[in-house]
Formats: sequence, structure tokens, C-alpha cells
Amino acid sequence: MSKYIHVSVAWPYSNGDLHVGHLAGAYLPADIFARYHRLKGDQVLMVSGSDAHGTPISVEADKRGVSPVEIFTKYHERFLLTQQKIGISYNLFTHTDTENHHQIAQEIFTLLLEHGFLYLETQALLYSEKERRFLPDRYVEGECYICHYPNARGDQCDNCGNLLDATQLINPRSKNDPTDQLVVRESEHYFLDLSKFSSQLLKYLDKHEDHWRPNVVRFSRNFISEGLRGRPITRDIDWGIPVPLEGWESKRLYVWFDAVMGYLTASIEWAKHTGQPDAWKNWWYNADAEIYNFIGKDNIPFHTIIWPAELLGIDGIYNDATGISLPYDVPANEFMNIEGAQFSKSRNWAIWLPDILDRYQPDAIRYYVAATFPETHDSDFAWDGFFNRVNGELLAAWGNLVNRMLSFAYKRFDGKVPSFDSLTDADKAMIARSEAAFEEVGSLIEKVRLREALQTAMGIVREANGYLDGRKPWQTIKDDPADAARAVYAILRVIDNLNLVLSPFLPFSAQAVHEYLGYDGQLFGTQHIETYAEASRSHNALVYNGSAAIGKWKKRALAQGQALREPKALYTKLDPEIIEQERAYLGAERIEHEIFV
RNA sequence: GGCGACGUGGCUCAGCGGUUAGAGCGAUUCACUCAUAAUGAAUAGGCCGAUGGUUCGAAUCCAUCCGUCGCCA
Repeated sequence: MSKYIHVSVAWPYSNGDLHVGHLAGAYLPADIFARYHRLKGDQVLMVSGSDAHGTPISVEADKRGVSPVEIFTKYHERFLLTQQKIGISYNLFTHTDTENHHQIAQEIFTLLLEHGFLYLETQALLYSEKERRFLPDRYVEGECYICHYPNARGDQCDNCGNLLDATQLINPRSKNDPTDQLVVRESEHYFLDLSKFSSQLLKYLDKHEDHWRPNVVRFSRNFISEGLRGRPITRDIDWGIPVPLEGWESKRLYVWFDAVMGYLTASIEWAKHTGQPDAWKNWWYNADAEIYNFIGKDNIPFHTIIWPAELLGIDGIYNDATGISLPYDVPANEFMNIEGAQFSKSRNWAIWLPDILDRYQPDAIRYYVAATFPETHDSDFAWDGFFNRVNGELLAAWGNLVNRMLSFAYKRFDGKVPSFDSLTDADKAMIARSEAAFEEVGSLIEKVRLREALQTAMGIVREANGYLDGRKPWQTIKDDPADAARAVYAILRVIDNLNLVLSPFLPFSAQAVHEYLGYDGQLFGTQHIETYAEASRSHNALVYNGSAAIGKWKKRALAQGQALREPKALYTKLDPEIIEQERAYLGAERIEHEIFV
């Protein structure tokens, strides 16, 4: 029975490259989950995109003296290439500066307004007479009104750690121009009236608390119980989506308000591109569909409170009947630290994906990150850990099992899967063990316990190595070749099954093993970058074409006599020196290199 | 200050009320040579942060404290 599974991933701010934190927090778990469900035969729609708006992008643009468009376009293009290289298999990875996204975001705004979920309020904000505009907090510094530290930031004081209200700063000044005197001015803004959704949201949490991660439920409950306050959804800035009202030309939608809508707008965009404009409703207006939002823990309230509230407020949009889908699960991950310290862009304490993809195989990175997923608490990316897990587990246990048996079969059995008379009971039991992995690992993946799923699969890999050692086909081939044939067949069949079980985690090497075993075709679909034209502009997107994919989440009966292909080592062995080399990059100045696929 | 998380063998972690506390790595010994010196078997190694409490029984629940950290005020 095939299910409709929507996999959506937090939208990255397009103001810098992707790093392992992105991968560990959301993108890789989402990809593993999506690939599994595709193999299972479910209808998967996996979407995300670059967040084009927001102050982080304006700030970065100002820092470099270029326009926000330039910044976000540059990194958007790099996101596409990076994610293609590491195999994050979005059906559509787009961005928020498309006509499609703008139009739907504005319609959502209008609908919420019509439904009475927005209200107006006057805010006091800092205004620059020189620049003739309101300045976001991040552009402001001044004397802290708590500890009197002279260089406090607009949102927080670095000296005493307190969060600040920028309008209360003593002698506030602009970061762009310290001589610029700032004044407090009033400005009118729309607010989303979250309190109107409190009881519906509590019911929503009740309904899902059994299968959500406990910290997600607890955090969301606390958030509501502290009282839901209205949140401003417009700002006095010029980079963003225009407010669709007369007289509001100088204001834009607040980025947090429009970014989460991307899950819906990208689904609609995908449907248009694939020539089935209503297909998005299979996920969004289908009570049996399941929507999974893969995010980092910092994003929890946006996905369990604010986005569900927006959806409740627009229920029925573009549809005759109501019943729009709210997220079925929000499997938020914690943070992945780097060598014991928290990620920091400004200190370059980060591991950048484009950089490490130049040096390591995508599956090696995927393996280590998946084995270290911060699913239950913060975890740590440590280079000695990377070295140990890649050389000692991925390569030594799995890569070597594949390599030792495939080369033995290739050399000693005439390049074919051995034929045999019958299997021993122990052979059958080992094969059954590998077949049981589909159920065992599959149910863990469905519960989004991916680290445990990978560990379980690797446990069976070790069993297979042990079994092989006991069977000793390299000895029996001398005096009892029929028994060697049985053993080799049994192990090859185990490898075939385990390869499929590991394939959502290791899609690149899984394809190689699939081919070495003599199969044709692609286990998964292909990814490519597509250009889409709209009336006034065009954009590039990463898309997935699964039409030729033949992989199934199902035990396989490897055919006797099937012609093998000459196997090559799956994984590159790492030199211990990489540990110190990689550590030296941390905290040092970084140069961005062009990305080649 | 409030909320939350974490503290288990050298390292990374699992276990979260019930028989002698587990795994992987690392260490030691042995076996094997098909394999990128890759694998397998065995052994050693822990008073489960501290102190109280609940219980027939606690690493597991509660309280306090110490240490590490995150979020919010």
C-alpha cells in the first residue's frame, strides 16, 4: 500500500556555503528518509530551497558592498552544486525569490487578513535620518543600557549577554556610518494573531505527541503555555516580498513569515513543472498523507506553532474542500558541534561541504555524519572520529566484506555468481538474517531513528564477516569446491541484501555494488540542475528524476550464474595525516573555491 | 534568574525500575590469508558525577549539590 510522504527540509539562508551542521541537522536525515520511502514504493515529494530574504543576507551584502540578489544568487547556485554532489535528492530545490513564491505568499497574507488573523500595531523602531530608512537591529550598536558596555549590538550585548531592545540603547549608532544619529520613530505593522490558534494548536500537539520526539513536544507545549503573543509579519526594509496593500510600498513581509510557506509553494511549483498542476494536493489535501519537516532544534516553534497556525488560517486555499495538511512529524535534530566547540561562521569554526567534498567521497561524509546524527542530543564532528569510522567501519567492515567476497568470486568462479547444489542450514540462516534487516532497519527509519538504523545494519555486516570467516571458502575451494560455491553464493546474496538496506545512507557506493553484482539499471533516480522561466525572470533548481529508478526495499534472490563485473575497492582509505590537516583549517581564514561536479 | 539537556569502562556512546551494566573504537592474546594488513575469536577494563530519599529492588524515579552546555528572560 503506497503512501504519500512529503519530506521537507528547512530552507537555508543563502548568505554563505553549506556546512556539516546543515547536513547533520536536516538535509541528510531528510534524504535518507526520502530515499527509503522511494525504495518502499511510496509517493515521495521532497522539497526545499534557498531562503533569499532576511537580514542575514542584507548584512552579508552590505559587508561585501554588493546587492542582496547577488549574494543570494551566488550561494543558491553553490547550494545546488553542493547538494547534487552529496546526493540530497530533492524533487525540487528552488528558492523564495520566484514569482510563484511571491504570489502565493502574498495571497496567504491577504487570506489571513480577510479571515481576521492579522492585526495592526504601532512599533517604535530606530530610524536613520541619513539613510532615510528604519534600521534592523543587526545594523545598530550603542551603549548597553544594562551594563553600559559601549559597543553592544542592537539585539544583544556581547559583554553582559543580555538580549536588548534596540530602541533603548544609549547613543545608538549605525554600523554603516558611526556618525549617523539614529532616532526612535514609530511605524505601523501587521501582526499574526497567534493567540487565536492556541486551542487548535494544543489539540494538534495532543494528536501527535505519541510519535513526536519528546523534546519537540515539550518545547512546543511550553511555548504555548507561556502565552502566544502576536508576531510582526511586516518590516521596514526593501529586500523581501512586497506587502500586497496600497500604501505599504516601503515595507516587506518578514522573512520568518514567508520562508515556511516554501514547503507549500515549492510543492505547487513542482506540480506545475511536472505538468500536473493539482498533484500537490495529493500531499496537502489528503488526510492520509504524511508531511515530515526536517529541521534543526532552533527552528522548532516555527514548525510546530507558527507554520501550523498559518496553515490553519488559510485552510481551503486553492481548494474546494478544507482539511489542509499540517506537519505529521517534525523530527528536529539537535546541533552538531565541531571538534568540541559550537559552529561559528565569524570565527570560521565550521566544516564547509564544498571544501570537504573536494577531498572525500560523498558516502564517506554521509556515513560519518549519519553515524553521528544529533538525534537525541548535541553531537560532535571530530576529525579523528571521521578517520576512525571511515577507515575502521565503512571501509574495513563493509567495503572490505564486499571487496573480499566479490573479488574472490570474480577470480575463482569464472566471473560469475557461483552455482550450487543446495545450501546448508547455516547458509540459509545467514541469508534469512540479511532478509530480516529490511523489516528491522526499515521500521527504525520510519520512526526517524536513523543512527540506530545504520548501527543495526552495520551489526549485520559484522555478523556476515564473522560468518564468512567460519565458512572459509578460500580453504574449502581446494578440497570441497561444491561447499565453497555454496558459501560464496550465500555471502554474495547477503551482500546484495545488505547493500540495499544501506543504500539510503550510501547511495553512491550502493550503485557500484549493484553493478559489481552484475545487475543493470539505476537503484535511484538522477539529479540535475534545471532552469525554469517565469514571466519576468528565471531561476535554477535542483530536481530529481526517479522515472528510471529500479531499486526496491525488498529482499533479492541473486541468480546463480549471473555474470559479475570486475569489482574495485569501494572506499578510499584515509591517511591519518588528514586529522591534523583538517583541524588546521578550523578557525583559519577560508578561501571559497569554485565547485565542480 | 527561568527552562532544558548532559555527566556510564582509555575514547565515542547505548541502556532509563528488575536476572552477573552493553556495543563500537583503542589495548592484549590467538586464529585466518579471500580482502584496501582488511577479518574473526577470546581476554582485560566500570563502586553508572556526589549526597540523601522513594522502593522488596535504582545507572534507571524524586530532591539537593557539583561539573559541562544550550535556549529564553
